[in-house]
Amino acid sequence: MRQVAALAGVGTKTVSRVINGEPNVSSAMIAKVKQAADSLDYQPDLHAGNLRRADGRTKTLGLLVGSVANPFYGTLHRAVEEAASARGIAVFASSLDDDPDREQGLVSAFLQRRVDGLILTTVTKSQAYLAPELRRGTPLVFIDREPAGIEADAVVSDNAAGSALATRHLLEHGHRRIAYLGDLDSIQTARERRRGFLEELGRAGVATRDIPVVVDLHDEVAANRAVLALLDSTDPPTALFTSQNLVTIGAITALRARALQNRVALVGFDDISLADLLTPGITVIAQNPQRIGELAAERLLARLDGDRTPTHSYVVPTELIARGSGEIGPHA
Amino acid sequence: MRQVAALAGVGTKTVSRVINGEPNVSSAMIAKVKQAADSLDYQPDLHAGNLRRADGRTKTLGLLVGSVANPFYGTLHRAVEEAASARGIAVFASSLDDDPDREQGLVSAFLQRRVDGLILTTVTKSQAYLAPELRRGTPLVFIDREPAGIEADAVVSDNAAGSALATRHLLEHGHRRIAYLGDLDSIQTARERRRGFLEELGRAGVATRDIPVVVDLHDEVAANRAVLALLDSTDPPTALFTSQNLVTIGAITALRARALQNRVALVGFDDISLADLLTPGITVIAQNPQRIGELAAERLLARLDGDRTPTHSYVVPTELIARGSGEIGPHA
DNA sequence: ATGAAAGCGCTAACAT
DNA sequence: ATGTTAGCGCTTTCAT
Repeated sequence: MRQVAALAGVGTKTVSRVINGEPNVSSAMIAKVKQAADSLDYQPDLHAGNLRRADGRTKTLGLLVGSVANPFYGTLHRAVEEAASARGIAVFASSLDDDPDREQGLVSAFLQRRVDGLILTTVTKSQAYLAPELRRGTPLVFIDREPAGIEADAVVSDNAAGSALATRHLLEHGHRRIAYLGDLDSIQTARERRRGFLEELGRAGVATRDIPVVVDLHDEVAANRAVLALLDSTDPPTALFTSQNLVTIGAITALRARALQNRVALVGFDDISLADLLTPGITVIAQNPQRIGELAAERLLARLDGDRTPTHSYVVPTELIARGSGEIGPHA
Repeated sequence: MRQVAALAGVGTKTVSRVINGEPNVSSAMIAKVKQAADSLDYQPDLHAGNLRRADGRTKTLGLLVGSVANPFYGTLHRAVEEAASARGIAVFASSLDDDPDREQGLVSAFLQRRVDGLILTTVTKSQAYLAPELRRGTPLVFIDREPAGIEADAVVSDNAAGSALATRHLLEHGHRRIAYLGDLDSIQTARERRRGFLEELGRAGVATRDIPVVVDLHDEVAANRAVLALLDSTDPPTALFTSQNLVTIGAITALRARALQNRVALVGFDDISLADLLTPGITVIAQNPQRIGELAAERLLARLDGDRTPTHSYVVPTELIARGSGEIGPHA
């Protein structure tokens, strides 16, 4: 900046004014400074400025998700980016991989880079460690799972209601013997989905005692194995409800292995790509990652703009998409 | 930092030494400072330090891709993140959306945040605008497409060879009338893929004159329409080669609309998820986004470590995955 | 082994 | 409308 000032023959503050588009600069000055800046390929240092600037904003925000390679989070990331870039805010994105230590390390790494705010899913038991930062005024918006040990905004899917919807759908198609296949019970959203399933059965007056409920399925292979065991049992279910993407895929391959894909109904939580091109098409409870990202970004930006209303958990509705597999009857 | 120093009753430089783990500090001092830092929830400001620090590294890098919502780039992003986080480097990620202005804006935004380096796909005609930055010592690694108007490292897929491979595969299964369905001809990789296709036909002595070559298909709908037109023509192709994901999907829906999915062969460039669960399974030329990300990060880090060897374009091989659709014969 | 002073690139506050 | 001085939070250099 000093070089630009020297070349243009002006004071550094004038350069600063031109760069930041502040008022009260003559157009001759503006032209002179801009030309000098261009010829030196000058790039202002945002962080140096923020050191002294009143609001201290870095125009940067951190996003912590399960994995940036997961299309669900990719879509969410995109929505956040969209809202952020409209305000000149850049986005750091990192993957947690269900590792609580990694979560803390990444949060710390972002804070050291002075992000203006954080949008994060969380895998730690408690997020109380974030309380000091929250008090300091850094806005936090939790996504996917609600925070524990701390009060902050959250944007989550309607897990229990979505599961209930899926369950009702299968009940309405005549099923009574519906198996539940769930993810790790240590995951809050997984428990919510199971709760929605069981409560809906209760409302319908179906005894849950004999209902097969398998949990702690975290990958395709485990899901495949669990479904095969169910199908091969003496009293196999007439319908399956799978609580997560990979479990759904494992179920599909298991059904096909027994040539039952057109005889046993299947509804999966979370949409899978090309589900409509499979035979049968896979009926799912679709989440809305784009909306989650949008809302989270909107809340974060509002907080940055001074919104001091009480924290709130926003629930984004899920949607049942019927494609065939969920509409198979019990006597097919 | 001053507060920490005051609370611990030491000089600021001692705090700095403790925080950065520099040698020559007594363990009593270390304990005292750490405790003071903890009790104040002190987070060092990385950027303030970098202002004066000799190497001026922000431990931050920028990644520019087509869209973070695209699973291909999600996987690539993940690989970059993996390599970066191992060295304490955070990653900015942004989406270009084929918008050259956006590219320049994002590059500038990253540079103002003083990223240590940039990994980027590019949609501008020339990247000469990056030359000053490159001279300044900021390492640049181009991915997906090679740079123009500037000399820098690049990591790309073997587009032409992959296309040739697909073409040979179809030729070997007896096809002579193979239609090519390509993306926008303004995209370098799209042209490369078409070149590979035509050259392989040439090598096989197949006259390309009567081969249907449709380009500028950028989405599923356009691809669907183009394939339907081909199938309905007087001399329909016995095989299709689609040069991109969305085009492949458009082709699948078109084949199904005419109930020809088991009679007309199909090979797609770029893998699509669940391709193996479709009927028939979709044969593809799979790229290796993980390897591209890994290599790009590796090169960038090497440059940061002082590697001054001449720039090079690394070519990541593609792979044919046979799943059924590409093995249909011409007389099915 | 520890600390004081200067300065990184910039903006705030106050001149002029 | 423009320039000057101080200082943001840190690291460097140089003393002690």
